[in-house]
Amino acid sequence: MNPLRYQFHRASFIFHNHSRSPNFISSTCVCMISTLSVTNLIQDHIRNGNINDARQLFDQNPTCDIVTWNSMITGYIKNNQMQCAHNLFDQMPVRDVVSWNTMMSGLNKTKEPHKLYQFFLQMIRAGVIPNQFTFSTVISGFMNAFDVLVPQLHGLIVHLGLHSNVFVGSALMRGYTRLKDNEALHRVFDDVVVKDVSTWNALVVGYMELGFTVEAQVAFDNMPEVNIISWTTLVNGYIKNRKIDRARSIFDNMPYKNVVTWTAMIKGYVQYDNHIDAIHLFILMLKSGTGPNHFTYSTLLDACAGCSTFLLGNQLHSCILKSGLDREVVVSTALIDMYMKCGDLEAALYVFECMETKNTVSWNSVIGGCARHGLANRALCEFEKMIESGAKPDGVTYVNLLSACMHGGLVKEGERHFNSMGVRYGVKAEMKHYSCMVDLYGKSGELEKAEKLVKDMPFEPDVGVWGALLSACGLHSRYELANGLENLAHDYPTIYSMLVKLHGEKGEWSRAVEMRNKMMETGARKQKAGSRTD
DNA sequence: TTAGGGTTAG
Repeated sequence: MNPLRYQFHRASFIFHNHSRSPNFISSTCVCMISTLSVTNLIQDHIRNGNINDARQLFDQNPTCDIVTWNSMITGYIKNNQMQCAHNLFDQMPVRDVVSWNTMMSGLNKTKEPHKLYQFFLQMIRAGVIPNQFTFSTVISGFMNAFDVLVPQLHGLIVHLGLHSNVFVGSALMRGYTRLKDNEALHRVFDDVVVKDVSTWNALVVGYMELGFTVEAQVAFDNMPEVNIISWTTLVNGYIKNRKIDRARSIFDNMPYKNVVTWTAMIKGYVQYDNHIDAIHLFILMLKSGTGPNHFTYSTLLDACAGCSTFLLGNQLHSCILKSGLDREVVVSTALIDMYMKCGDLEAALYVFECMETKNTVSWNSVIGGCARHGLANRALCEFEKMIESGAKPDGVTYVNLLSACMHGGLVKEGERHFNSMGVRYGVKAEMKHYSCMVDLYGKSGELEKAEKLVKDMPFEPDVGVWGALLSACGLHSRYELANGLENLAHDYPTIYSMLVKLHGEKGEWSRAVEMRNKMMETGARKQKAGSRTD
């Protein structure tokens, strides 16, 4: 701690523990007035975004009170300087509930649920009583990582009498939605005494997420007031529940629309592979005078990738460059994916090279694109560069990498990466990774290794894994192994289809017909052909 | 001095 600041706090301590003479009180009043004006000045600097000026004033005034300390921390958080906020928090001689809440709101903003959890525990251990601000921040920050704590926090909230707070209520409703607890969702809604539009929106979101579209619509119809977020929530809810026509009908009849609403509806079409309607709607959006943002462009590029419309994708690229939105990592990544899927590898790699900041998803797009274009060694090379850049690989990186090895017949490389993914990077091998490895072994003729891997898998293989093994049997005429898989076909009727093909290839027509009949008995149908299976 | 809703890429 700054020595001057330390001396002030020591003096302050002595003052509070001794009898106060009139002169001392009078000088303290002057001190308080000046502290107040310094606090106001510091807060003004923060409001105006002058964090350095605020800090300078703060350092020059060792008499700053806890409100000023908290304001400085808020300033750093608003300025995205979490480390500075943390340093100041550590230096505080005394911390109150606001100090803790402010730090936790910063950790919520930077999406660090584990650190947030540690802060919350430390705060409780320090004997600080959480308030309504604490719970609304903590519940929101725990989302996804510690959903299981929601009912426990709810208990604490009721104990402290904070359950009727409108912010706490909204946070709890979202927590219970995550936990798929419809009853608790409604109970919390009822507990909020003075509901606002956000409370009602949280109810509509909750019902929609849980699949109760009728209840969501009733809630929407009963809302005392609706805003554009309520409308967008409703449209989005119907999209998530696969009621795209209903969503469109509401969308068309909305009293007002903005870029978020348009993007949500466009995304709805893309989500269900209706790329043409998505593009038509985008044109209507432009005609309406609403300008696209980076969310819209990413969605549209996904539509272009979905139906391989290189021309439109290329035109969108020009618009993106004009708007300066190419600096958005999501937009650039969507561009890479679009070019890769439209067959222009060069353009994809060029966009990638131009990117100032790359994240795991961007690297995955390039590695996956190279793999799909048959450039196995390039994919492996990009992976090495990814590691050198400090980006952390995830499950998708390894699916792409193993798939590159599979296309290139690189068994040794595939084995090396498969064996090191958990140890080196903490990426747990999932079904899709086993599926890739079985495919890799299978296509390379190493059926024994493929079979052993399937037997040693830590979970039950799915139809993808069995399918990979079976197709390898066909490729390398290993009929005895394929026949051994027949007993699995009852659970995975697709296997019958593969066995029909296999026996047909071998000329065993009676067995082929037998498999076909069994397939018909199970009601299995041949999958409709298509370039996308997701 | 501290808190909450709708749209994005692999």
